[in-house]
Amino acid sequence: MASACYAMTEGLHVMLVDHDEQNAAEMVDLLEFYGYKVTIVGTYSEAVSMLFKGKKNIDMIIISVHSPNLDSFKFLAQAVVLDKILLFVSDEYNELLAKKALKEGAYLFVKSPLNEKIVKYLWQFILIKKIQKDEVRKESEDEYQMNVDDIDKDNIVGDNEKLFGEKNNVPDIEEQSDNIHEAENNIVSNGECKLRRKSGKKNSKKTNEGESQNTTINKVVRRKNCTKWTADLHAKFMKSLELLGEGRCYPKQIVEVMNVHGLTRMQVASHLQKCRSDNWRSPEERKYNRRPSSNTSLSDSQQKGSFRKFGTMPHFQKNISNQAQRNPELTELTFPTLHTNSTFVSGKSSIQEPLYPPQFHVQPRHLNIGNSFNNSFSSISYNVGGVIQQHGVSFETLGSQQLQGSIIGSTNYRSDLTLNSGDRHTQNDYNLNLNVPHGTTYPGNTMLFDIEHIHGTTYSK
DNA sequence: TGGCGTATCT
DNA sequence: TAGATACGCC
Repeated sequence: MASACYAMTEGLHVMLVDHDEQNAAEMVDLLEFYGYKVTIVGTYSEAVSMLFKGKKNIDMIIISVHSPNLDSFKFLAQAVVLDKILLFVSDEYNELLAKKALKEGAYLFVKSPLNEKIVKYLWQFILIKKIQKDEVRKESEDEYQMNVDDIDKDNIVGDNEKLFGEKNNVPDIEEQSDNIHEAENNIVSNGECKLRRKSGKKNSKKTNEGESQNTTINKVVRRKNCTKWTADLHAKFMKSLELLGEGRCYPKQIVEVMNVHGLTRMQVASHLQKCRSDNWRSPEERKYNRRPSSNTSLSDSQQKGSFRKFGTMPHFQKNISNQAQRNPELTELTFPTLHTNSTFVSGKSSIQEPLYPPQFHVQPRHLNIGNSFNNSFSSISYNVGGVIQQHGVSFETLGSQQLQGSIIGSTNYRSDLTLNSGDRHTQNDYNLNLNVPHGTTYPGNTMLFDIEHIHGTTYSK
């Protein structure tokens, strides 16, 4: 019986994406039987919309695919970018498909119908992720505290109560986190923006006159450390725009999709403004290639005066073509070329050569610990992905301890653990590959698939 | 009230 | 010029 697990699944929210109502109903029954709260969504667009709105706190997404196609993998990529645990359940099974799904960031690829023996233990993925997030948060808070201590030591700003306005009084964790990442490579403090004395002209608008006399003279606004929009960071920004799509490029969404620790909505909004007003060139590119004096590269919003376009994104190829038509001179400008390794190479651009080719590569398992700026789209991550092939070898000879030992003992990132490497084509066989990052440990030292139970459990309560 | 885009500041 | 902040609008 599975009763021991119900406490763990209680309150966990699963989004089931399946356009087949009957199939979805069966899966919902199964999931609810094991205590998961389920939201059924019929289409990818609906699912994406729901995820981006963020009104429901989804712990896990199960995408039920009846004929895997580009859309399903596109949705997978979006879910991964939003840092969701995603299970790929497919009518069709083959190793290539499974590998592709895992490579794109799925945690598990299984052949439908979803097996209750797997459902029973899905909560473990969620728990692992939660623990890792808590660790990251704790780490950030610790570093934040260290920063606060440093500020106090330096006596730079003195008593916050006296010097700061209400809003700036106690910076929240997010606002402080740029300090946290000062040491990180992608966001770099240039040291010039740390403290600024505000002119007070505008600031006095929101204070009464008596206050303004004092505050405009004495108020030192602690200006945030400048965020350096490096090529990598900008590339990530552009990828996010690409994923979000036209009309959905709002700063808040971008921040979420970028998933860069410490990066704030305001910073993204500011960058977005710059990009919109500077033809979507990367900061690096702007540096090496000044904008021509003509106003041909003004953004739409600038050209159209007060007309506000919300959530707009660049039209890569189209953008150039249109502008080139308007002003052939632009075709001689240099544009950055985005490569899959997220580095920019300047080169001559032509009409045929797109500005920021809209190719994106979403690295799987992007819950970052440590240097998130460097690794958000690189390989350091802390999820567990796996393949359970339902035509493999039987589990029963391997106990959980053996599995546990293998996982903990794994020292290579994404080392594959294959259980029972015998004949994988006999009925009722399973092959479990777990992708485990270097040095990861799991709660209670276990990432537990209770294999005996999986093998032996019947679907009953 | 929060989030957006734009204007302005440093 | 880049990035942060102010501000009005929705």
